[in-house]
Amino acid sequence: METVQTRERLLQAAEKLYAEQGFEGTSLRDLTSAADANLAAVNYHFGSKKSLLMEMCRQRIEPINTERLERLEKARQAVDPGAIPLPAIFDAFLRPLAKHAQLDGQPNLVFLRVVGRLISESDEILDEMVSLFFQDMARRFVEELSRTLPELPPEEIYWRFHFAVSTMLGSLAQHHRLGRGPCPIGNLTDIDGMIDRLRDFICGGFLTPLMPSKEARP
Amino acid sequence: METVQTRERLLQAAEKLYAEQGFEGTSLRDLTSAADANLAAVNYHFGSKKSLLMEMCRQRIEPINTERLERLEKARQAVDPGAIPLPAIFDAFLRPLAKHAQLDGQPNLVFLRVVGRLISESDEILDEMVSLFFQDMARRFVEELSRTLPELPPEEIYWRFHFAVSTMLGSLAQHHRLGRGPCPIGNLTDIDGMIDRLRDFICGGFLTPLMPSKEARP
DNA sequence: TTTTTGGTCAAACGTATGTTTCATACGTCT
DNA sequence: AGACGTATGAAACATACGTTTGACCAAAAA
Repeated sequence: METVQTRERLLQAAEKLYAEQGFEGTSLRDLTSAADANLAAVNYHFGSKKSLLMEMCRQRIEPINTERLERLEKARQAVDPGAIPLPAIFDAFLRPLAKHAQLDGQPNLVFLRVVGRLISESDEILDEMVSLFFQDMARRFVEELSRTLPELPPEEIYWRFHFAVSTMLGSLAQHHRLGRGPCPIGNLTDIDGMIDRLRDFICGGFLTPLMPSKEARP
Repeated sequence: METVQTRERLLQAAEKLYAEQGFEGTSLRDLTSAADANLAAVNYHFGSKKSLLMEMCRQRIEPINTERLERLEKARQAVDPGAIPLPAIFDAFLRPLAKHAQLDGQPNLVFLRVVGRLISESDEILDEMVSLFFQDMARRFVEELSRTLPELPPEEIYWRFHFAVSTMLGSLAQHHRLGRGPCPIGNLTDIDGMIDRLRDFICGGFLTPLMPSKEARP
């Protein structure tokens, strides 16, 4: 049996620990212990702690984004030059998360938590990630959303897409908290079921009627 | 002119800096410099860095929660023993954020960002906050949601409330990012306008039809 | 065999952190 | 005036952090 390379073990440990404790909350000493590696290994293989994070995210996000765009393209061709149904757009956006949210072949949300965590840590890092991994793909989705909902002004599309992304990230980051407290939720590992619910919620939000909204504010 | 007490200056500086840099990203030296106070002042007045955070959040959150419950109670009495309209429930939940999101009398989202940031920092702290400031109030809202949407199974109510809270926190935490990138959004300081949009989006999500959802998954 | 290369290791470096200490000043009460 | 509780000040403390160093080792290249 081949021994897993140190580099790979570091990536795996990083994913697990960043999900549990956040980026800044995980020290290189924690990380290298968990990976059965020497403290210097991170800087040797990746150059810095931050580069390890970026590489780990890149390996996860790029396949997800590729599949997102493939699904969106397929949906486009199925209706061209018409409009893609809203649920299909968000299915393309959300479903790849489920497919790639795995650890050791098992459904696992740890990576999604990493992303959720990054939302509030170092703006500097997140800015870099947004422009590297998110911006171009998001533009394509906004384009299709505008075509599907031509009666919505662009600014309204942006707002709702912002809400949709926030819902996705926020609920994924807090998913582990769902079972606790007064809210018994059944199967937390049924990721596809969760994606179904998430997609339906977001579609509902997107289809909410455009209100004058000014007069009825209590 | 009265000199503001050190304790108050620390609370104000904490709110500002935690919003900008997060809790763990703000050192006591940053904080006490910004507050024109001695390094030892935080531990003298609050006991620890964490206690300062808790006290700052308490001062902000408690008035918000009080007003939330007042508004919900008023809405209840207006329809008793009927069901409160969904938008009124979420207006009670969201509108107080706008009223109390102020700094120096000006509309300001910094505190909301603090909460958003805490989502992904130290689980330990957030657990404490949830049970101190959130759990009881959330239960009341879930109760009214169930009464307004009796056809939705409880588990579905929990899921959607989870999504709703995630949308609120996620979009507030990332609000400052809205103007950037390819999505020009107009007035970022119109907090009431944002709350309107947020409420409408969440109501739309909550009212989404209950799907069998199993067969149509691509 | 000798040299080189890629990788691991223990140890140290420099810095930053939250917290504590102790001396000092200021006000209030006896 | 003197004693006392409250607050501030400069400095030190004890860790913890990311990073760097230089020795060591094994296998491939010369």
